[in-house]
This record gives sequence, C-alpha cells and structure tokens, in this order.
Amino acid sequence: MQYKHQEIEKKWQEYWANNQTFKASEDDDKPKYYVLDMFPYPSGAGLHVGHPLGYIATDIYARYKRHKGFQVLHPQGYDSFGLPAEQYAIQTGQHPAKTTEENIATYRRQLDQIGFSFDWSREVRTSNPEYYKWTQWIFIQLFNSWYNKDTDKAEAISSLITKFEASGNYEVNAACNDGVGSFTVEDWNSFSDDKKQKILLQYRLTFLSETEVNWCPALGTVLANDEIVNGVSERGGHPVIRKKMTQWSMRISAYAQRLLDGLHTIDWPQPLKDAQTNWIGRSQGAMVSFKVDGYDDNIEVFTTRPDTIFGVSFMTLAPEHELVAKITTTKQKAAVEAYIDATAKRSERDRMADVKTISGVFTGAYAIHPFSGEKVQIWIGDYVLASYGTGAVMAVPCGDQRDYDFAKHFGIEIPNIFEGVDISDEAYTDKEKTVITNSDFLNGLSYKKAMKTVINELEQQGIGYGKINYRLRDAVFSRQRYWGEPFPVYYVDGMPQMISDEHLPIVLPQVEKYLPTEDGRPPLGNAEVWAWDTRINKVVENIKIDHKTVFPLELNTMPGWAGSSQYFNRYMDPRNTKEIFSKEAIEYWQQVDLYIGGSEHATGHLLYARFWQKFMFDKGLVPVDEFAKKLLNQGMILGTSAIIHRVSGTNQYVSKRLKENHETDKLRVDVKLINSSDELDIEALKNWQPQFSDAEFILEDDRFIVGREVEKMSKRWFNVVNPDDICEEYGADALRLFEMFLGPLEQSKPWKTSGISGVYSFLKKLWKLYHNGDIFKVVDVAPTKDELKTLHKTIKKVEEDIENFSFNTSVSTFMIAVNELTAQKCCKRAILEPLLVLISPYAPHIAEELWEKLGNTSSISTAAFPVFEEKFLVETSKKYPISFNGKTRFMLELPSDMSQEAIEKTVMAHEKTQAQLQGRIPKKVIVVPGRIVNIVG
RNA sequence: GCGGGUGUGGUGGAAUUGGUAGACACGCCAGACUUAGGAUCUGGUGCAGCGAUGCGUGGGGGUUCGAGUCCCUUCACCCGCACCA
Repeated sequence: MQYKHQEIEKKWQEYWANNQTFKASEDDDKPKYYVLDMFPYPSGAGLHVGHPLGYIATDIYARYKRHKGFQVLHPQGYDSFGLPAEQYAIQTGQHPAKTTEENIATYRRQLDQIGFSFDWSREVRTSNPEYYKWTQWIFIQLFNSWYNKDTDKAEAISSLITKFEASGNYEVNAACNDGVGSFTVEDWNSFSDDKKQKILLQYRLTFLSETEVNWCPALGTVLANDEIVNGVSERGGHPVIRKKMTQWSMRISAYAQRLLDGLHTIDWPQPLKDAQTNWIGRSQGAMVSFKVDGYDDNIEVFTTRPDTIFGVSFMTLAPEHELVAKITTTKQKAAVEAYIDATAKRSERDRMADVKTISGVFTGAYAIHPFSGEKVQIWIGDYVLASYGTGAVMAVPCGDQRDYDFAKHFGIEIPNIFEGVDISDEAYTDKEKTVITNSDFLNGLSYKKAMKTVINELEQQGIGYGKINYRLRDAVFSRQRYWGEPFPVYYVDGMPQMISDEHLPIVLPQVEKYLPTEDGRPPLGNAEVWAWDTRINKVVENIKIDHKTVFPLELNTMPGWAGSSQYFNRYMDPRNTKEIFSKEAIEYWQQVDLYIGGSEHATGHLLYARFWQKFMFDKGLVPVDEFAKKLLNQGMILGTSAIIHRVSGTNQYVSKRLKENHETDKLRVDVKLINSSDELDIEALKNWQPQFSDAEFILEDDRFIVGREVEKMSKRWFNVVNPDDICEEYGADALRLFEMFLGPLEQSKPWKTSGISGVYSFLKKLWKLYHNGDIFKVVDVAPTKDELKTLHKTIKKVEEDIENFSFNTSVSTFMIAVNELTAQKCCKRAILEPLLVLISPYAPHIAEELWEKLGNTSSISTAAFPVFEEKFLVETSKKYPISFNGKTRFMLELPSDMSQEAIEKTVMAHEKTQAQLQGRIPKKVIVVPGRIVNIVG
C-alpha cells in the first residue's frame, strides 16, 4: 500500500475541523500553556514558504505540550487594517474590507493545508468592529488616566482632579507635557472648564499635541521616513516638508523605566532586549541652564558629561530651536535663515545618516558660562535634533568627537581640561581614566567625583540639577488614513470628547474616495455621515452639525500597532461582548508562554504591546505586567534567485559559463522556470514576459544554465516558493519536516526545494515500516533489546530537542530511528506505536493515519508522550578511541566497567599501540573512563 | 559612527561539561532492477596523494595530554538604528 499524502492529509484536516480537535477551554484541571505566533498581515500575495516557518515551530511545540498533558491555547487571526489594502482601494476603488476579506480567505486556505492545530473558533481580525470596539475602549481608558510618578503607576484622571482641588499642582509628581505651569487651588478653581480640560489634556496618557511630520503636499499625506528618498517622496518624487500637525500621542515615555526594568524578568533573546534598551536610551547626567548674553532667556541643555563643563567653548542649537530667531544678530540673520531653510528640506533620517558633512552657522549671539562667566558662541547645526532632549547642546570639543570635529571645522577654540592628555588629533572620551584640570573647583577630580561635585554645585546655585534622560519619545498615534480604527472622539469647540463605552464601537464610515480631501483633511473628511449626535448617541449626517448637540468626529484613524497591542489578551476570550475579556479567562491563561516571530518587531510592536500591558496591569485588568514570558525570533528564509545574463544592449542571453566572453547585464527571472540542475526552460521564459518572446539564447552543451544568488525571499526578486505547490507534490508533512530540517530556527537560511526529496523519502520509509506490500504488518510481539534501545534514545533526544527548540536535529533523529528500525526489520507495536507519538508534532497527518490503522479510535493529538527509560540504554562495553598525541589512530572495544588502571594496561599491551610507538616510551597516558585514551610521547 | 549576529566539505547543517570533526540530508560517482526514470535499492564521497601519510572548523597567536568549543588578536559578510549630546 502506497503512501498517498494528498488523501491522508485531506482526510485528517477535515477530521480536525469537524471534531474541533484543537479547541481550547478554560474549565479543566490541566496546567495551561499559551503558544502564540506574531499576528500576520494578510497581504494580497499570499504565503510563501518563509512565512510558515515560525508557525510550524509553534505548532510542533503546541502539539508537544498537548501530548505532555497541557491545556494548550494556540490561536490565530489577522492584523487586517493596513496600508496595502488602502493603496489598492485608492487604485481600484474597491473597498478595503472586500479585498481584505479575499486575502484572508487565501491565507486561511493556505494555513489549513499545512495542518496547523490552531483553535480557529477564537480567530480575531483587527478590522472587525467587534474587535476594534475594544481597541477604542482601551484608548478611552488611556485618555482617562494619568501617570503618578509617586505611586509609579497609571491612575484615574479623577484622582488628579482631586489633587488639583486640594492643593493645585504643587504636590503633583506626574509624567506630563513640558511647560505645564504651576497653579494653586485658587487658580484651579478660578479656571474655566475649557482651561481645566486643556490642563488635564497635558497629563492624560493619550493626548493631543503638535508633532512634526513629513508632509507631502502633492500627495496630501504624511510619509514615513522610509517612504522618503533624497528628500522627495518615493512614490512620484514630490517634495516633502517638515510640518507641525496636531495629533494624538501616547505617553509611552512615562513607562520608560518600567519598560527597561521589565526586560530583566522576561526570557527574550538578548539582541532584542539590547535593541529595546538602546531605543529607550536611558542616560544619566544633568540639566544646565546657560544665560543668553543681553537677553533674559536661558538655554537649557542636557548633558551626560557635566564634569566637563569647563571645557565648553561653544553651544549648538537645533535650527528649529525657539530662541534662534530671537537671538540671531542682524549681521548673521541672512546666513542663519538660509541654513534653517536648507535644514527644513532635509528629513530627519537624512540629517542623521550624514555623519561626514559638518555644517552649521554662527548666530552672532553669546551665552554666559554658568561658572566661569565667560562668553561662549552660540551656533546652530543640524546634527542637533529638536526632538531629542532640549534641542540644544553644550559643546565640549576636547571631550566629544563630534563637538571636536565641529570646532576644528569652524576654527573654534578647543580648551583642554584633561590632565596629561594630548588632544591635538582627537577628543578624549575615556571616562574611567579622566582626571579633570583647568576647571576651577573640579581640578584633580575623577569623572565620578567631578560628576557628583558639579551636580551638587549646580543645584546649590539653582542653575541646574541632576537628571535621568530617556531618548524614548512619546508615540504619535494619529494616522491620516482610511483603513484603520476610528477614534471614539468628537470635538466641542476644539476640545476632544470621549464617546461613552456603551456606544462603542464607532464604526468606520463609508467614503467615496480613499484619498485625503482636496483641502488636505484625512480621508475620513470625505465621509458624509460622520458627526456625533449627543442626544441620541449615534453617528449622524455631517449636515446636522450645529456645534450644540451634534459635533464633528475625529478624522484621523489609529496606527497599525493599535490593534496588535492587545490581541494576545483578547484571544483568551474573543467573543465576549460585555468585557474586553472575562476575569476567569485572564486568570486562567495569564500571559503568553511562548511567542515566536520576526526580530523586525523589536522596537515597534513589542515595545508598544509591553507598554499597553503595563497600563492594563496598573488598571487591574491583567494579572501580570509582561504579556509574553518567553520569546523567540525565527530567522529569515532566503530565496535562491535565478539570474540570466543578457548581452548588453541586445535581446540576446548567454548561458552562465559562457558569459565571460561578453559584456552582460544581470536579470532576475522567475525561479519556477528553472529545474533542479539550474537549467532554464526557454519556452516557458518566452511566455513569461513579452520582452523574452523574440529573445535569442546562446547555449552551452545544448542547455541554458542560469546563475543562482541567495537573497531575501521576495516577490520582487521572483524567487518566492509557494507552499501550495510543495503541499501538492510532497505534502504538508514533508513541508513541515523540511522547513525544520533546514537548520536552527533562529538562523536565516536559504531555501532549495530540491532538498525536500530527503524528508519525502523519509516519510515513505516510515510508511513502509508499518506495511509489507499492501498489508499492514504491525504485530504484538515483544521487542528486542536493540529495538527498545533505538526507541528510547529517540525519545530522549527528541524530548531534549523540543525543549531546546532545536527542531532541525530531531528530524535527523527520526531519520536515524527509521533507518535503524528498518535494518532491524522491526514491526512490533510496542516500538512503532510510541514512535508515532514522537513524530506526530512534526508530521501530524501521517501519524494520525498510522495511529488509526493501529486500531486507535481517538486522535493521536491526545495521546501521552512516551516516557524515556534509562535502563534500555545501558551499555556493557564502550568503543574507546585510542589516540597518540591527540590524534586518534584506532578504536578498541572495552567493558564499560573496566577500571582506569586496567584500561591503561590493556591498551599499552595492545599490538597496535606497540606498532604506533615503535619502541618509544610514552611520557604520559591519559585515560578518561567512558571517553578516550590519549598516549603522549 | 553605534548596536547585534554569522563564519565548519560542492550545498543545508551536526558535534552534551574541552574528548573519534563532518551525524542526518542534498548533490555527485559507481552498480543493481527496469522499455524508461526526476521511481526504488546497494556501495562510495572533507582536501592532497598510487600509497604510507600529511593537511583540515575565516586568518594569526595562546592555554591544554587534547580546542570547532576557552583566552587574545585580526579579517570578511549579514541585519538593525532615532548622530542621543
């Protein structure tokens, strides 16, 4: 009887669906385990073989945990809001909901055919109103909260109002906007409601603020840094300018320290933790205030090296700094303005990428050194960013290379304040060896002592203070897009008002066009029914807006990361219409135990999700403040692109080894046109794209050979391999085994379909082990010692491998086991039945089929994992490698229990030893019982 | 510039506390069975050499009886980044 993967796989996929085999529940006594994949975006291109890599790994782990007696939650869903669907809608006029629906159907079909053990009854989609209702709900919770630094947690905004009513804001220690002035109780009570709301807005965890964005007037939209190339938009090449816009922001900076501290409590990859640590960027230093000569204004700077304050020889402001216009002298005005204009045209990324060019302009103004009283020049330079710190730097050229280069370039003085150090070539940045000199009261001090002393002095004199700074910025939460979550917000006299929880969800309105409006409002500005009626609490036509009872709704939508910041909790109770999730569900599932996905999410999704989780923890909604206990990054699967060589300037193509005779250009062609010997199907190529229909080909040995190059698997390089084709030809079990067999999960590795025949023939050998021709041949006969040994060493190895996420080595282990059992002609149930359970997480369909043939009536997924027993592996003898000066010369089999002395005696007496020594007397004989013998000399 | 990662046969990769380098596969070579083979089976396959043997885990140095593994140094490639004051 033949192994027919198509029949078997279809049969069991239907069985699992019909029996809801993998449905998770909360109501039993088993320990729980929650395995999650990072949320997929259902793109129109469907899956390629790189996508399921992580899903296969989690599926193996989930199935293994079920065998180990756990109640496993292994859900899947779609991060279905996003830009590609919107772009497609702009081009074709089709509603993004429709194309998203179609894409999801494709994804689902592809996922199903790989045999994943997902609990599909819990599927969520971020673009579904029943789901985004809760995204909106969390937004409202954030709006109604402030961060109390004294209790170090988020609290209800009502507690802040209580404090204001008791003692103004003097006693309040909050994370809030810069520049919130002080006020007393009397002040507070005298404020208008409107003013009170404005003040409160500066404390809320989500708040409106002016943010600089990359605005493209021609496209009428805001662009991300990577959508801008050389200062113009990637699409269309239109100019882009920096523009201030009022947008919603999230006060993630309030959580900076807790986000850092939490990293020590979670089992995540160190590189990922490093990325987050750098992103949060904690630095310890001081705020120092410099007076501007001739003005009442001060320039505030943050510095990590206040110990070098006597080395300051100039200051640099960001060109956008608010004081620039005021303090620039008439003489310098033209130069400064020209520089500011030039800077405005550069994107932030441009400014940062360009390390080589040193540019800046003197403002003509001077600051007063707070200690020495000397005048220092004030410059502007685009290497200082307005968005970081105070947008101003005290420049210490002798201690900072960038300041040093700037000073050298513009001929500014470089005073040396380090003892015994030569700074004629470069700045001196070694903190540990620093001894300060030429610095008044800091002379002779080390870095550490000088830091303490100077901060003390700054605080004494009231011109500065010690401060911990984070580079983490508050996250902009508004997008000028259509296909995202609408905000549950309407505006009364320009002040945002939240819609009450009970009226959620606020459903995305219909629009005629998905582009921004002609006057530059976001796409929702096109909606005709997008106003809030406060009498009936419903969305009504815009024409009813009277600013008395009917008000305009927010036109922005939420960003992509909104929906993915809470989905892992929603999976615990996805159909709940009353709460985001029930207390029982969250108490049972707690948090994700294993989360697998790509490392590209390190500082986006994974940081925002941790932030929301901590907020929800503060609100008492979740029992733990980290959502994922363990996380793994799967590596990328690389494609093997096919390269053909075109003779330059012609439509003639030359086979790989003949290309040296010509001047050629490289062209990528679809890998589907190439066979396993790198030979091109010329006829197929001619039909592939019209440009090849009349092409000529120069062959070698009657064949056309292509070059191969390994690079990222992507539709754009025509090197994608579709899992549908693999499942059709080799089956899902072969695909699953092969993806794991490629190499360690976390490494990136090239895909070569030709290798799949190895795992496919393994499956056929496995099948044959249970069959003799057409007869199923498994019998109930006691197994031999050798058979038991094979089984138990396999159990041991596979269990260790799964626990260590070393899935590639367990595939080899299965191959070895099947090879050995085939050689032993094993057909004993006591061996072949447990073997199936070992294999079933990896190749579940064939395992189910053979399991059923063995007479079992329930799914193998519920079978217990076989228990390893050491006794079957006990050896009576050991083959020792006998080495001379570290090089193995021959093997010698000796009893396992032989003593060290006896081993030495036996080995030395052996004729081969004598032959190796040729009469020499060894200096030393090393015997490691159970391991090795090494004869030295 | 900063941060992180990876270097082992023709290819993907294996190697537990330092203890037989190259498991398991792909590919290749030879053979068997076949009308045929992109099926199946058997054997071989790190490199050089007829061989004895020598050389081999990016390069150089070190520790050790013994190093892919530990230490120092150096090179190459890949990924991420918000010049972070």
